[in-house]
Amino acid sequence: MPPRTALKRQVNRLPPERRISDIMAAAKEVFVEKGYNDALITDIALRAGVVEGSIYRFFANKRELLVKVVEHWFEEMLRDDAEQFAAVRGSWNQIRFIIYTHLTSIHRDPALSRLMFQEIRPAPDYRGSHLFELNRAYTNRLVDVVKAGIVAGELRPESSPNLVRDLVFGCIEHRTWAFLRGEGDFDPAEMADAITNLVHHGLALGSEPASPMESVVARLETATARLEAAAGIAPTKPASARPR
Amino acid sequence: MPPRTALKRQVNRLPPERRISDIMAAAKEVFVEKGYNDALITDIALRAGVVEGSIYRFFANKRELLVKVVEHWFEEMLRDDAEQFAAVRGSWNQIRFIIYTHLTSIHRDPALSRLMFQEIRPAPDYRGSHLFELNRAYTNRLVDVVKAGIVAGELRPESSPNLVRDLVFGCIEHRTWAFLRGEGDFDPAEMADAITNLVHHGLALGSEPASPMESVVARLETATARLEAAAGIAPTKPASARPR
DNA sequence: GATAGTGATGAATGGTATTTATTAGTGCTG
DNA sequence: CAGCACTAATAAATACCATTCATCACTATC
Repeated sequence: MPPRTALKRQVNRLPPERRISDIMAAAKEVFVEKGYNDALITDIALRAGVVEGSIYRFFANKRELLVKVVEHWFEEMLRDDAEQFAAVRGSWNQIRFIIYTHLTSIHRDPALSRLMFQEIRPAPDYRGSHLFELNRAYTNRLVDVVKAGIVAGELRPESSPNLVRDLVFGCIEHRTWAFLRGEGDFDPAEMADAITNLVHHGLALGSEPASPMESVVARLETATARLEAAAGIAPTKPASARPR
Repeated sequence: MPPRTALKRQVNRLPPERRISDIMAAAKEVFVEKGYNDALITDIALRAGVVEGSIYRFFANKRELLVKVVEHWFEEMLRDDAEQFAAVRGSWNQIRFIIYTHLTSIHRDPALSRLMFQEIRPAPDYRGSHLFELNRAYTNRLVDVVKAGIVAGELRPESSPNLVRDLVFGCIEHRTWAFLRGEGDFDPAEMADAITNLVHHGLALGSEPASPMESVVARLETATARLEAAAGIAPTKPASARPR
């Protein structure tokens, strides 16, 4: 006589929102632990307390599940960052803040960052996806800062804000790949300072090394005009080559 | 009576090098057309004129085949670049050359570049692989240029050569992702100029777009001294502030 | 307390990398 | 040059998963 529980299948009904959030929580765990390819639907189902088939009631396929998980994480992150950012003043500080918070996200959630970089962004339908829009909003803060900095006369007007965006986010990614592969660690604050300084020096209109030169020029141009007039001589011809 | 050819299986023996290069050529084609995941061993075998099982005689698995294909491409590329690079002089030109050739490779072989960025580099065993060494050699040329530039007094001594490397290669990748996804096109020469200028301004102690300035200064300093002496007047005092 | 509607199940399906048992050339040896 | 051993090459078998589907069990409604 076989036990009834073995014959009768257990069914556990729950409101859809709950089911969805259970599945997403389980999926997040598994994706983080195993990466996209090695994550098994079976495993996700097990942890969510459902059976494989049930996942397909809420998500079209494994990839959509991944996208939803990453979207959720990203939205949360954006919410947290946005309010703090509003308080920061000055282009250097704002750039530094954006770099720092981005580095902090990567440092806190390396696996999710990786999924974003490796699985989501390269997909052919990425442009046109919600995550693309979210990410655009995220990175556009930097573009806006640069534009504002140019208008305010703090940053070089020739610098392309979009290129600066790629410079900053690309640099961050490139520099954190080793960490994302699980090799070693990094200090977000320290790295943020280094990157900000390097980038900012490429942007600064009147800071460190350019400004002394400019004031020298201003002084010399004035003096020359004054003296050439006073002496009544012809203007000095351009220097043929930089001496050295 | 069944025809004998249908019963007897065809076997075509070839020297191993030939087989290997046939398989690698076929694999390259398929990986480029379909990407890693959608590339089928069956398809590769078909195009190479062998049967699936034969591929496993020469390559441990699909991933090793991918790695070998990308390695081959990368080595070829390195050989081509190296000789040209040796002829370039001056840090701005050298940086520009490195950026330009890298952009050109991406522009010429987007699919292979993508495989490198998306499939190879994120792998946990990447560090320690031959491709890692090749890539290090490739990017180290930039590091060396920056170091040399600092020693020669052309570049700011505070700038970290390694950070500059990440800035440059990261920027290039970030900016070319849309192209790698098949969206639109870009002009390597134009982009190389833009990136080089942006980066170099963050590095330049006193060259390129700064260089006109330097020659002006040289001319003015000379003229001033000459004129002030001739006119017998006191040296002009430093400009108080930049007019604007 | 029957019944329609639907959430949930778990077994089946299909596709694909990888393994393996078998076969067909090839070159060596006596 | 016939037999033999060796190995390249084959094709079928295996294993592993995402995805689908026929069926079942709960719930609300009458």
